[in-house]
Amino acid sequence: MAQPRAGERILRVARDLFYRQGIRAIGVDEIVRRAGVTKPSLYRSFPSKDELAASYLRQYDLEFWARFDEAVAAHPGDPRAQIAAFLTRIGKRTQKPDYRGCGMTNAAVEYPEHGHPARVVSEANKQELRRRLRAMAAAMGAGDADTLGDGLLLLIEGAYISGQLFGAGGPAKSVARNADLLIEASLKK
Amino acid sequence: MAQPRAGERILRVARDLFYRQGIRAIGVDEIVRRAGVTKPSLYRSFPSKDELAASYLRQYDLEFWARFDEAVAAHPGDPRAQIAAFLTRIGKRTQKPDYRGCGMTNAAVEYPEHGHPARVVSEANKQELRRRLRAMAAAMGAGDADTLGDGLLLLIEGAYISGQLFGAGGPAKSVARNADLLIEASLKK
DNA sequence: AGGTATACGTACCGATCGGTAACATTGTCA
DNA sequence: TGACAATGTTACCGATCGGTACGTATACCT
Repeated sequence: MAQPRAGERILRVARDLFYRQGIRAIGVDEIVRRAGVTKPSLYRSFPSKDELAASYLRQYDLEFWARFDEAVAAHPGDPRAQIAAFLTRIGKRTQKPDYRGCGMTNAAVEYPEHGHPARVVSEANKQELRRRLRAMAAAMGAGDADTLGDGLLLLIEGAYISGQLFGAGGPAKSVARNADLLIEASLKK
Repeated sequence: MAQPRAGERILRVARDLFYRQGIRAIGVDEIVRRAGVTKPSLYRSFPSKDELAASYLRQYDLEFWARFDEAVAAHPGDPRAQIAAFLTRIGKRTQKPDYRGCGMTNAAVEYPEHGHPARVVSEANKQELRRRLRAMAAAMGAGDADTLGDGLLLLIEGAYISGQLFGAGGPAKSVARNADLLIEASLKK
């Protein structure tokens, strides 16, 4: 095969379709059709559609932390600037025309059932994000670091959702500004 | 019929199933089965499943504003206390074991397609919520009322999502506290 | 060249999807 | 009683769902 391996093509196409239209909205037939492969190829690389969705999210997880760590690395030792950099970027992304929020968050909404493969990946990602935000809040010297960390998480999740609800010009564009105000207020006390 | 009208029973069951498990996850067969009616009855009361979903959300919209206005009415002329009351209640609800967030928000995530009947209702609700939050922020005398109103919306949406992602003990329980900090910071300048 | 393992395609499975046609039954009210 | 509207019943539609049995082609190694 000159083409990349079937499994990789499938994951690439699935990632795109799942993110843009939702996991439940996309059938395996459409995935294999757009990937130019056949269904048995999908089921040789992935044990089920649910596991394919989980694989999509695991890849999403990697890319998410790459973006996060990029913002962190840009401002060594300055957690407040790290947060600002990360949120500024999120704020910009939410203003793009076909922004669809966070694949992790969306998957958790689509699969409320506890223990679903996709949801497991999503929950783990969010738990880790919460942990890191709280740690950064503590590093900033916040009086109540856990509350500030959680507040930042709420703003971030709100930006993900509002971004896809309101489109360009929506409330998500102010996420960095609001986060900064919240940080300022939390450091003062 | 001794029972309430078929259409009402269907809507009641659909509302429960759609909210808890998601709209795409529930088939019309399950709705009519749980409602103790038959499929033709559903399609005599509702032109399609999508319209049934929209009806569910229109009812949700009514109940949402009832809760909102209740918090408003409890503190006449004091928008800051109104917000606090509303958010305190949201924060409590998110800590309940099988909390599933906001039906409006979830529907918008499930149906990204622009113009879908369910999404239309959801978007209208969120636009109005944004309008009112900004108005309340202005009434508080915030320097940048639109930014504060949007910040409150981000916190609220974040609470809806985090509530169903993290369950009890999650970040959503701090939504009222963080909103108050944000308001405080926004009034100072 | 031949063997072998791996990858792929054709064709199909039963179940469920949203939705409907045709007709029987019921309660209400004139 | 008779007409009407609402609900019930049964059976069905084509399309799509996730998933698989089974035969074929290709690449590599000896």
